[in-house]
Amino acid sequence: MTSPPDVEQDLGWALGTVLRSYLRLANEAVAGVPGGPRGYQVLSSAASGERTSQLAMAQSLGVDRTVMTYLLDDLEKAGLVERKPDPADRRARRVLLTEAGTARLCAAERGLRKVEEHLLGPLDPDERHTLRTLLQRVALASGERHGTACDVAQELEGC
Amino acid sequence: MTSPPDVEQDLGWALGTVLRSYLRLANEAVAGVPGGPRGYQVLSSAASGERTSQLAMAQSLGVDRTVMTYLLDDLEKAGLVERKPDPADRRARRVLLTEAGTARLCAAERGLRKVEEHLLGPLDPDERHTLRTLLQRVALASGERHGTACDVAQELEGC
DNA sequence: TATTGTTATACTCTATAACTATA
DNA sequence: TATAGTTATAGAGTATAACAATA
Repeated sequence: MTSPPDVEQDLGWALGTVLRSYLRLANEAVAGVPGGPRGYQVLSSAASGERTSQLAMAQSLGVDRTVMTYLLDDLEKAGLVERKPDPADRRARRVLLTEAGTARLCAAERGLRKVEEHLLGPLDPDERHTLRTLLQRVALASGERHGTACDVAQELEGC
Repeated sequence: MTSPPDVEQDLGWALGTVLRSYLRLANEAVAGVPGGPRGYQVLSSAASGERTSQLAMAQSLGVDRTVMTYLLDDLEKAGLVERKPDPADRRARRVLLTEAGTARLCAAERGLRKVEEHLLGPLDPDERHTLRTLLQRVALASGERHGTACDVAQELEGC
């Protein structure tokens, strides 16, 4: 006799539940960063110094390019980022962190580290590291396979 | 020299990225279930036969009780669920799956299993099981700590 | 008085399309 | 012709409040 497939066995349920809890805490932790957790991600992405065009950042963060405009408007108004023309392509703009932006990013990172550790509280240190690593691997791989959804759709038609 | 804290090191980024990929595929896999992946979760939750009041289901699924009304309206219109008065508490309603609802749930589950395996493709079988288990443990624990957000907020003020 | 469920309203978030300036 | 970015509009999704029925 097989146990009834509970919702809690569902990967989508687990992902959604954990992300909801994370966002509830993260919103407090990054208070002061316009755009909340996503504004933080923009800062973090810009801090790398590579792929800092608005479009590249939008794609890596999974948001529409129009949303990126709004996010950057607010971050720029708050003095956390600057938009400078790219000398190599004058259509594009390079997003640079200001000094205040760097400081705010560091503060947000400290807060988020605590949130993450609190969220992963039920796991021991080894398990936390394992979860982080596995999740990151899946995330990185799924980002590289944006175009293969059709293949899966075909595969699914047989269900 | 420490490596710059990339966005991809962020747990929130990984969770969001994986969930986005999951939803993109899951929407196709559960086509035909009103409400998409969340309609499926309602069916799955109702199938357990326990905690099938609308409020209890809404809470376990992390949606507002008003949203549950809309979801059930559509599922009932499609003939997948029935709302029966709870004899023990005539304010509440028990959500029951119809025969068609059970069949649709099974079909959706088969599709979602394939989606999950495709998503976890970059991991070997042991790692897939580990990720599922760890994520589920975190999800179950975070659901039990809904009330402790304030404690964390206080803890975070020192950041 | 508190709780379950419904409805109506408003708000936020996101997606679409049209526009500019460059390439 | 195609691309980066902006703007305006509309749409989906969500939250808020008020209500009826019951505890």
